[in-house]
Amino acid sequence: MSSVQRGRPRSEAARLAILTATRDLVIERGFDGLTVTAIAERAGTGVQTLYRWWPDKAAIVAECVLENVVDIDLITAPDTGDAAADLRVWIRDSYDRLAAPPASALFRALAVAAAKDSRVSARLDEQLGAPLRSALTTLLTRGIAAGRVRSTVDVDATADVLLGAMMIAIVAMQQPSASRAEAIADVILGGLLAD
Amino acid sequence: MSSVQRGRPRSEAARLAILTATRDLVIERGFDGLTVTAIAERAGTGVQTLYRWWPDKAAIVAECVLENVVDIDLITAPDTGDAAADLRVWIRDSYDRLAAPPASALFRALAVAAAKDSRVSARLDEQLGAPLRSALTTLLTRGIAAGRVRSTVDVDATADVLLGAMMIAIVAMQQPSASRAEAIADVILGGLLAD
Amino acid sequence: MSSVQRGRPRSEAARLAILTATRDLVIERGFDGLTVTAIAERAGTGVQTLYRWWPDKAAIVAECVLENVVDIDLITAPDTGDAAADLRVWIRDSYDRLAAPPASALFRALAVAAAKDSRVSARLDEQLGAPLRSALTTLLTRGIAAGRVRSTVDVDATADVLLGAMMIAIVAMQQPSASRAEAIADVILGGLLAD
Amino acid sequence: MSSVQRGRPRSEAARLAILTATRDLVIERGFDGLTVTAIAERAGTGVQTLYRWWPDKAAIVAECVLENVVDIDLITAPDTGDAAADLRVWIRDSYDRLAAPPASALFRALAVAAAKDSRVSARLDEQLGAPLRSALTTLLTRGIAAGRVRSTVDVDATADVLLGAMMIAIVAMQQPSASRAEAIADVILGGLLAD
DNA sequence: GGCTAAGCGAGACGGTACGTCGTGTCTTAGA
DNA sequence: TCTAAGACACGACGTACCGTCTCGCTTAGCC
Repeated sequence: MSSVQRGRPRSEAARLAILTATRDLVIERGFDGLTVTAIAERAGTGVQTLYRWWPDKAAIVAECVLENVVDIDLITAPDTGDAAADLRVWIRDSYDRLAAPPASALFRALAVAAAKDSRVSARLDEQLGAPLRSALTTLLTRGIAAGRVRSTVDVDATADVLLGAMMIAIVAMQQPSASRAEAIADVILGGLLAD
Repeated sequence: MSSVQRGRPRSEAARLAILTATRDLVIERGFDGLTVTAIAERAGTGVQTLYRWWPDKAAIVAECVLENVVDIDLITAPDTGDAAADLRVWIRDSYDRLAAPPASALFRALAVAAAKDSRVSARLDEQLGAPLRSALTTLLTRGIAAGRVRSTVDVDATADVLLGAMMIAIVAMQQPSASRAEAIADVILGGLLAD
Repeated sequence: MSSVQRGRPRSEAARLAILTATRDLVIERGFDGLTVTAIAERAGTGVQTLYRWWPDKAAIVAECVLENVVDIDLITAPDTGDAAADLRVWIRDSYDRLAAPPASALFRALAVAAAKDSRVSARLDEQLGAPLRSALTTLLTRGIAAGRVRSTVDVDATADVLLGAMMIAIVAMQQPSASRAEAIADVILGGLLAD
Repeated sequence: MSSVQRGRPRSEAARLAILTATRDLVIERGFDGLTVTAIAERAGTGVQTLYRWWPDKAAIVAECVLENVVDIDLITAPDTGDAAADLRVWIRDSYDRLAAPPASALFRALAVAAAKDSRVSARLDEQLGAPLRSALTTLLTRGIAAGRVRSTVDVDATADVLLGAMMIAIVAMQQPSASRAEAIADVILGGLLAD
């Protein structure tokens, strides 16, 4: 299918240097303080190398963040046998890891990029939203089978609520605390209504 | 204290034209496609008139959006006597009005502005977050009194969850549907766990 | 005819600073070592101000050189009564002043610009060639009337020969010497053929 | 002394293709519109092959032009017995062939290359200037011997005047005409002064 | 009516980032 | 060892936008 390899191959070193530089600069200065020239300088590459492989700054940030955040495979659901506890733990862990520094700074930049650029938005959904929904589906299915979770629950709506809670913490630059994580898990798990 | 009014008074017509032009342009092109020059041109004013009354572009967008979005006094909580129904209706309405076009486009721009300017962020919290929290507090207090809402509910966490759900819809540029609004209200009200 | 003056008027200071900076930089580094950014920096202006008033680097150099070179109104023909002597003096003077530093460096840059850009070439002809031809016409006409100059002489061809001799000295970066100026005047005045 | 020839031999086809492509592109687009990548593409070679055999773009242009222009052995002086006529014919011919298209475009590019690169400048003098001066010396010497040329004539000054006249035509992108060639020959041969 | 003060539309200004282009070097696979 | 292909570092280019400035003019209150 693929024709023979011709010409100098893409430099993996440059690719990594660019993503690393982007990560550091995003943490230091945020998405708007970020400059393609600054990325290239810190990465020790030319600007053109950035534009050869990514269409713009937003795409670099998207790739950088989604690689760094999602690599911490916090997405996989625990399975201790207690479906309700698994759910609570997973919600709390996801919240903690996404909403706490330094991931929060990266995620904040990604949110800005997504708000500006619908391609980033789509990619965010594919590479973060989808895995989260998938893990959540697993947990909810398991919980429903065990009779611990309401069978009428809507997975997508739940994922929105969960991701949204994180996003608010991240965008508002709240210091995430254990109690806030707990409270959010409480709300999502237990709802507002009395039994 | 304030000296007598001297010189030519501020043109209210210009002020309105600027805010209107900003709203239209934000909807057409988003925060990043927005240009101070374009605002001035469409409003039929000079650029300086913008900077005489607002510190920068973000502030104009903030004022424009918060006036347009919040003035639709969707914040006030309904009071039909049925606390649980009031809560559900209010959640659904808030979601619909903030997350659906054209408000979603305005709100998305505001989110970007807030992410890059902490003054906008503070103002967003004061003029949108606080009223929402306040209305939610009213509704929850009323619900707890009526025994329909769990007394252990955390208002701030709930507000985060609710606002976050909207934010996700806005940033992800989802087309919000009635069923999604309903599902989100379900999750927030009922939680995930079986009774 | 001209409508009322609107908006901030063009800054004459900036214009002069740009032309001065260009002149200095051309002398220092030549046409190719010249950078629009460097011009702007030394002039203390923004790059955009250059592009607002000139289409490109070549045009700036053209204006700068033609203002600096032609202002030295060496173009005016002397009139001592002795037409042949006037002609010789004028040829030698023109050669000396155009081919000697620092004018030679400016003129060399202009030659490069003209070779690259036909608009500069046209302008060079209008603003330097034409006045030279005009002065030469005066001198030749006077000389013919006095019976000192051949009546069949072609002014344009003579101007080409004269300007060309200068240009060669300039482009080849010859050190112009009095004897070379004299020799060239000899050739042009006396021709090659024996009487 | 020289070791045995090892490895793949230099491709003469590539060399010719490069020079041909350069010539065509110079005529089409001039020195500045010329791109090493474009040369390589049209020649069907890689860029590196250019840089393996020439130090830079200017050198390629120099070689290309000096091969194409000078090979047309217009330099050799005619010898019909009539020294004055020989001189006139040679001046006219030299002017025509150097200043008329397509040679003028090539020569114009060479002038630009020479202005930015002293090696090209030196090579231009060696490969074009020197032969011209040499031919001129022959003609003048012959003419002086025949009593047709003034014995006080300065060869270098004459060469400057002649080359300069061409240069002006080339740089000013004049359409050279037969009458202009004639007129220039007249000026150089006869001078301005009346007998 | 004249005077002073401030707002207004227009648009030039200094500055910064962008994304593109061209040069000359480099690193592949293959001849 | 040369070749075509093409990625690379570097750096100039010309454009876009921001927020400031300077014009002439307008609109008010006060003498």
